[in-house]
Amino acid sequence: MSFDDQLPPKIRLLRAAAELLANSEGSAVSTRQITKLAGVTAPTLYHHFGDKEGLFDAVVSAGFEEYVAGERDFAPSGEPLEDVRRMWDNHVQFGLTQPHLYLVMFGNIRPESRPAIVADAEALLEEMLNKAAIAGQINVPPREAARSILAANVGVTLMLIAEPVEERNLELSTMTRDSMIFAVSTETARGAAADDSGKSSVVVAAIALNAALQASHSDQLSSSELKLFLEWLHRISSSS
Amino acid sequence: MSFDDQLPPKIRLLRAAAELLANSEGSAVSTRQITKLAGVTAPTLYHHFGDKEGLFDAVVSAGFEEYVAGERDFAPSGEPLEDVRRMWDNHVQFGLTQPHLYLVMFGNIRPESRPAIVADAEALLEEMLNKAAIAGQINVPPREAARSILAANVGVTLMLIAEPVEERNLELSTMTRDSMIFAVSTETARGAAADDSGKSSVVVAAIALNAALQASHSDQLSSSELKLFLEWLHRISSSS
DNA sequence: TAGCACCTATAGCGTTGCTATATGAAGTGG
DNA sequence: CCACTTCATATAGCAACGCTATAGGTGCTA
Repeated sequence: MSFDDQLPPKIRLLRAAAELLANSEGSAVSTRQITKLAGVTAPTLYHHFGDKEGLFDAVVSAGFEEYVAGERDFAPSGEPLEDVRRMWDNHVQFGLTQPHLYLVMFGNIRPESRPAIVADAEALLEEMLNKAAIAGQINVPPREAARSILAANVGVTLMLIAEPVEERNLELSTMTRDSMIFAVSTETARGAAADDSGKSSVVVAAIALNAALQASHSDQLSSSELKLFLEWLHRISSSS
Repeated sequence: MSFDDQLPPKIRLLRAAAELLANSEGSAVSTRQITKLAGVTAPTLYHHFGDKEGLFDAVVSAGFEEYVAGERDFAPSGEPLEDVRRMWDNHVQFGLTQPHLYLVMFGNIRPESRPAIVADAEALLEEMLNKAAIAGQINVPPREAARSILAANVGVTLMLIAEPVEERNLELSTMTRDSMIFAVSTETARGAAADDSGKSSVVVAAIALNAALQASHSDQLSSSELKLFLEWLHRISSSS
């Protein structure tokens, strides 16, 4: 019944919930199962976690630490987009090795209530994409790119989880991954910024933007705005 | 209470379930609600549909007809990939206008049991992509392309459903859609992009500069200047 | 020792999906 | 016309669910 009588109930609840979530094959996990395995009664659960979802969120946070650790642990390769690729793979891997945990984290969709985890995963991706943006490697704002890539990543992972194990084809993942990354990347040498992507900085980007703006009159700013904008740009680009 | 006393109970149950699914805002739909609205008692439901999921499946079959009708109805434009684009949009639209029905169809993920609907939707997409393949417009086998695109499509739709209505940004959809379609297509849209490479490089440079500025707090501009500068930058970088 | 905050248990509420059993209606063969 | 089966619906209730009002126990500080 109760396992680990030494530990405080809060932790026993967390472990029991995690264990049941990991081992439950398909069927749902009830609070009674959890409290019984933890050797605790119902009110204890609600005292510590508010409600069932609160407990699951807490379990997920722990699982998410693991997930994030996987996302962060590998040393940055210096190639941000390569790192994004690895984050994608890590995401899928996490979903396939811990499908039930993953489903609680990402699969528990209801209208107008998105899992707290999604925002975190999005932030992680955005952070990495920001590096790519600084290096002039993407042609979309990092936030939008992150949202888009994450949506596809989740979609692929859910698809793979839903498939029978023997039919799972990871090529679905790699293909979709590369499609998404390629689509937001400047990889195929489009602009000046992409040329000196290696040594990018505020200055390089400013110079590139300066050149690009003067080459093609953007109609996003009025002429007076543009004048001031260019002056600031000049100030920034001549700062080194 | 009971609505439509004339019709046979089986149909009343279907209609009641469909109506409740469509109107229930967030919360789950219980068999008691359904049977009450249908003016029928519980055993009737189980006699006709086996269990709750059987009833939902039946409702979904009907909803799916509607969905498929939407997918098929527009005349082929002669541009298969354009049709794929419309199928994507139709898919998202269906998900957003009937979120609960959609969640029953696509969101009810459990390990190794995929909703029957997914296979049908995949087949529909594949059919269209096959036309594109015949026209030499894609560089990936239609089946794999369909799976990949559908996964992203579902992921995006689930993301959008999970977001608060006022925050929903359909650009997430169009962006992901175009990324996926472009990635499988042989169309050299990148070359086409090079035509207005001036604007395009402005956007790239602006995105890079934006990211770089926020990463390294440049002291070349005062905070008020920087604020305005960033706003202009945003305006430029979010111009299509 | 008194008081207080924190933690846990007893017991039970209301709701859920589902069913054992019985009743009514409709057709069929003698 | 009457049994007899078959189908469809209702009565009543079970076990499990998430959750909670209330109270008792525990350890700390005054």
